[in-house]
Amino acid sequence: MHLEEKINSAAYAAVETLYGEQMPADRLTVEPTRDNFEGDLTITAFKLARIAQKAPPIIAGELGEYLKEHVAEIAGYNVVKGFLNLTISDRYWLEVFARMRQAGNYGSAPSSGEVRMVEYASPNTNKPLHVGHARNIFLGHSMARILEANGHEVKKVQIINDRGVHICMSMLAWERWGNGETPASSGLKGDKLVGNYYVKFNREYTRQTQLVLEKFEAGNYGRLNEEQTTKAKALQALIRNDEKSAKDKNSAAAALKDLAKTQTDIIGEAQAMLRKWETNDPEVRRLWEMMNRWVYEGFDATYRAMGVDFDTIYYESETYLRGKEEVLKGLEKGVFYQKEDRSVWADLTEDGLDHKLVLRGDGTAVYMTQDIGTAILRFEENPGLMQQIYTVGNEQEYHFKVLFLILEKLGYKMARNNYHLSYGMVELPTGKMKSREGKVADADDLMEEVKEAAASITGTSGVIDEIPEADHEEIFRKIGMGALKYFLLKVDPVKGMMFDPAASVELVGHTGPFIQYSAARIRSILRKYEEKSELKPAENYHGEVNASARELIILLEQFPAIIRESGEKYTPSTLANYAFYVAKQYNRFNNDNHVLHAEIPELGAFRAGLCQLTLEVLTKSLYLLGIEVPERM
RNA sequence: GCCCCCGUAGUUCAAUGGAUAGAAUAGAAGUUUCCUAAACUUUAGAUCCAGGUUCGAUUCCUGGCGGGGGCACCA
Repeated sequence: MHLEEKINSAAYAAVETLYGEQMPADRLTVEPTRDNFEGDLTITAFKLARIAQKAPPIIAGELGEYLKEHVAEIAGYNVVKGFLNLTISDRYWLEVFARMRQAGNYGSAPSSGEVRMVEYASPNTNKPLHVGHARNIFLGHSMARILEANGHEVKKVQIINDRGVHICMSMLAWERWGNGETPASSGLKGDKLVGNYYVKFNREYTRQTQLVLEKFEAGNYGRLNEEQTTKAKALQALIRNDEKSAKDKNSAAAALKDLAKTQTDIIGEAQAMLRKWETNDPEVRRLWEMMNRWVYEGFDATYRAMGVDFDTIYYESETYLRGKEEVLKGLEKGVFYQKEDRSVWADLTEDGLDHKLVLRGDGTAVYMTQDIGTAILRFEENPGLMQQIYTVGNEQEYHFKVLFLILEKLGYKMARNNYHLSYGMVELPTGKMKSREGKVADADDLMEEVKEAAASITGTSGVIDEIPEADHEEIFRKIGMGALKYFLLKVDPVKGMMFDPAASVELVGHTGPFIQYSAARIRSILRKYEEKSELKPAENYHGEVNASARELIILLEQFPAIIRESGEKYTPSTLANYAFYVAKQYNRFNNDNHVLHAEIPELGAFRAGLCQLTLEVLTKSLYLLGIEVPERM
């Protein structure tokens, strides 16, 4: 039994004995004492004031006296206002320490027998990966590992958005301006090459849109039908009306621009290409397969560099038809309804949501259609799957709320457990990223930059000279990735974040490399300890535990709870911050507790044991964040 | 217009309703005859505003203000 529980039940008994009253089960809490107060554990007595009919400080004193007598581990106590601070005996902390060391796989929970799925990455195939994807990928990958540590069996998946008009944009541009360029001929990574054509397409698209807008301005509405023309004129009037707010004007301008876009030749050609794709036109399909293959090869290289992988990859081109089937089945069952124009809708007004289109009037799939198909396929393919976790940006919150509800209505009760691991946008100091304009922090470039930063800093330290040249590259990579991953994972996912490239390659302060460095130093100490010492780590020590060692032990004891919390809240950031506190506390301990020059051998052994345990916790924490620890750095 | 999320030191981030709101960085001042100074120590600096609930509110509720996002037969 944990000491907290033991103290808790003793406190209940105390209240009954002292005040003759039973109290509700959740009335008392035993928590770690704040740093700046003396003591290890704290009970708040304010809540007992009514029951005891006394002032909180008096209650705290009486409670403290009782607990000190009845709980052997309590060595003393002090009272500040209504707070009862308990000091726990060194012997107890040494027992805790021994227990942690003996636990196999310390921190992890036993198997839950549950299967969960985490989806992440899920890029479009027409643009290279940027820092926003990096946040997504690191989050999902880390979450998968954290759930595993919580005892679940985890399947890592991604869905690749490989069909639709946006793919045709790159294809069309390549056909028109590519001159047969290939990754081999140009030396470009496949995803970069395809991305270039997406940018080229959009450049032309923007140009043509501008021309259409100019025609609108001149009163020439071209192919617009009567309804559209009326709408366009109304928007133009609104934009010219000086009584309207700037915000209204901007949105009117955006609406007019959208209208103009539909009138460009180039988008018409892209849509024609999509129709050919849907009817399996061999030439279009060949081009599509070739360009997609280039992209996949490029993505795979990026994933390898990131150190992430997947158990299963789904392609929308293979699941969207399944989605259509499911929608039609749902229509038969009465889950959906059909409008006159044959479009199919879900009525979610009973659940406080809106009406939602699930199939177009012409029978083609929308985003929702595909997601329904994919989700159902996954439940079928994975018997026992009890949860699907989608790592997707927070702009999709409404979409997933609707998706989960629809799945439930279709009879997939497990969808109730589904979770949208939503995260805020990554912003650059220079402003928003726009992939259509090619203004992004490219993921491959970033990884290269952090590696170079790691190399230049590490190169100046003396340690690197003792390491064989051949291993340098690998060490720089680990450090660079540690910096980048930690930078993106330490922030609570729900928050939008500022990505400052200069800060992300920083190796000091609240960073991944700081933690890695602490671990590397422990390794170095332990190597030397094992050479020199006759005692095994932690052997035969029963003496005092000084303040910095005690605080370290208390922190390490929280590890299993932190893993649990991180999993329950779906936030690697909790774990990331914890790892930093551990490293920080270790460094304090390290500063005034010598291992190799200890006062007596047993004390050295104790400290070496504490080093070992700290290393274990740090290494595992970083592992759960997807970060590796170099042997030396 | 309706809906969702976020507002904490100069900046980037923390804080199950608890005590004197933590870090990092930038600023000031220190610590290497001793295990990796990518470290450690000291110092200065913040809860958007107004109400409410509570013994106690950064946290919960209401209303403002500021920032982001969503309300498509786009994905």
